[in-house]
Amino acid sequence: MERKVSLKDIAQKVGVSTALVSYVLNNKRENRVSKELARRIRETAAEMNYRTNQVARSLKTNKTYTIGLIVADIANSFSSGLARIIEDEAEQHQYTVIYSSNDENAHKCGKLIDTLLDRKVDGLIIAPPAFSEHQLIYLQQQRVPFVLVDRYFPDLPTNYVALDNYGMAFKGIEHLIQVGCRRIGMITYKTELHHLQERRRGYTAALKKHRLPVSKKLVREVDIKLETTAIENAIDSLLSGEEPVDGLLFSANNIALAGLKYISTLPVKVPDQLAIVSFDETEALEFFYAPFAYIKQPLPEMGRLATHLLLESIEKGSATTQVNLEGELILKKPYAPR
Amino acid sequence: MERKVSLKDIAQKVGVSTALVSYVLNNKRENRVSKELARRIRETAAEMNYRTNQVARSLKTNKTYTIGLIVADIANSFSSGLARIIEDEAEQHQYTVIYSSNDENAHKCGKLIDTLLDRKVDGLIIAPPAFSEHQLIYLQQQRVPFVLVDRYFPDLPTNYVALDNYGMAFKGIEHLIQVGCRRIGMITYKTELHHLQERRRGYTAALKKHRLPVSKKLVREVDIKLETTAIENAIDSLLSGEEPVDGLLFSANNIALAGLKYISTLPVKVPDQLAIVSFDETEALEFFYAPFAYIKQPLPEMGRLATHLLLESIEKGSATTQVNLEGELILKKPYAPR
DNA sequence: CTGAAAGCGCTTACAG
DNA sequence: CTGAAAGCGCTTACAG
Repeated sequence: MERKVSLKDIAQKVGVSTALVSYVLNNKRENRVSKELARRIRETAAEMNYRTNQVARSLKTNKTYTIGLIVADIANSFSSGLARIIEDEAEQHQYTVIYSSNDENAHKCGKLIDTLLDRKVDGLIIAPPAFSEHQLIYLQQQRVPFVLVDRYFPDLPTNYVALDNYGMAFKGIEHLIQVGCRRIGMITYKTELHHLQERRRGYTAALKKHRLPVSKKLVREVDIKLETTAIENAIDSLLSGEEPVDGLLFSANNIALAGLKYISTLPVKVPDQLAIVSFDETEALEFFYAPFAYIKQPLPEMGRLATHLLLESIEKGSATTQVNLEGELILKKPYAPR
Repeated sequence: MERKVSLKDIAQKVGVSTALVSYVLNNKRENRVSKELARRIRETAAEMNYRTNQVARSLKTNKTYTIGLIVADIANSFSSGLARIIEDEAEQHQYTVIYSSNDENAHKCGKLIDTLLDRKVDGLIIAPPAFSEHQLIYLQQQRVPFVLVDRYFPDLPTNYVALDNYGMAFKGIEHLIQVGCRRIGMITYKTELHHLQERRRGYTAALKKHRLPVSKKLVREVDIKLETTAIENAIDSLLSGEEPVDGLLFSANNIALAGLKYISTLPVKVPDQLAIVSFDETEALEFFYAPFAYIKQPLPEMGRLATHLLLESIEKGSATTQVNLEGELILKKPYAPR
């Protein structure tokens, strides 16, 4: 690349010290210099196409105006939707964002955190994978500002912005009950992740409230590395036997995608024989043949709030804030051929 | 944040110069120092949890190991899919990536470029919007390494990795002809973007080759800001009149999504009365009720190649490379209810 | 061969 | 009030 012009170049041309140029261009100590001189400095800087070297500034000020974003997988629409909101919000405050994907792997997440800290990001927004508590504790010890999104650990007093997972699962199940389901199953990830536990807790609580059968057999857990066949098997077994389920809750968008794909090949009729509610929205479900319901997460609010909390924490070192947002239960009508 | 330990701290503890510590930790000039001393330095660094400050290193070395990625919209699955590949590829080479979305706006793209250059990224991967030629020319003048993806400007001798848009459109149309279409329309964006012009050129050439009607009326252009109603109107008018189309090419995933959504509400039968081929794949089409075809872009290859070319350009300042990759015509069977 | 100094491009506390 | 120096944390060319 071409050598860029520096403060020194401008200073020499105008015949002042680099310090003065810095003051003028940063609009600091304006009273130190005559309007005329300030004008000449600004003019020269513009003529020479001066742009401040943020790396040098960062080294001195110990501030990079960069935030690190760690999601599960940027290629997933949930993550990339969030990333877009955060980008826009950060940009408004002159922050730039570095992203990376942890693949639901705590070890990888730790390495990403190290890399981002080496690059001196001012703070982090993280959707933490299971078993990453110690990385977060480390961040707290180092007093690195960060806020969690989507997931959090109930025992860790960290900033977070997540869904009201318990409440939304409860609402989803009550919807199924209301449309007539009496035996409701759930397919979820086999994981310690608290937000998914909460969804399960909401599922169970709603069933209990309405005195419907609660049983371990009704809840099927699949590996978070998502094996399609595991989901298909889970559906098969829930739908077979003497008492097949007539309602089903999918606890995440990837499960819903694979599940609905499979269900659409089965003879079972949605929603008459099987009513469905799923967490997260995804374009993929746009064309599913039958009506079903999903719990829409308030992504814009989640992203914006997370960014705000982070910037506040960076700039003021504010207290811990924990937010569980309400989602929306959407009743999706099919785009059916006529 | 906590004050981090610096080379100086290690140097003091061990009783050597910071220079020596730097040499040892970077495995340079290994012969300058006894194995024993090197071991002690490394040990002390580990004990003190030393991590090198990349900002300081960057200022000195004029290298950030960061690449800037500018896409149309990171929330779009095409962009985020590409972003994921690039992330992985970059990570393997110790590079980190800053992303931003240009919203198909050349002015915004220019501002993003400035921001990224101020932060001294080592190079850029850009999916350029229409009318952004001058920003690219500026990059060339500044000798900033960059490679374009997805789009490019035929008159600008830049690195790029894109699809063989002409060839794939040609192939798509020949497919429609082969399944019996005789009057084939196209819905595309109203834009100067060369890659879309190429798709149109391929469409026309295939029709001509097979002596099928070519007419301006058969091609409908909608604004790239995507108004759903514009697409619906285009479809209405192509399907109405004395000679409705029996085949249709959608030139981008967003058009296909809106188009198929609308078509699924119409009485027209896909594929018997109307056969469809679309550019790009998107999960959204997973559940469309009827068979149709789409042109799958080789995202992994595109992302990997773009990253390789960029790193090569950064490290060796290599010659200009331009690649048009072949895609794949996929015949999609519906997941139909039985 | 090796140690100590210079310098990357900024910002700002401090001396005069 | 204002100018010139120190220093952020590194790397590496250079003097001895």
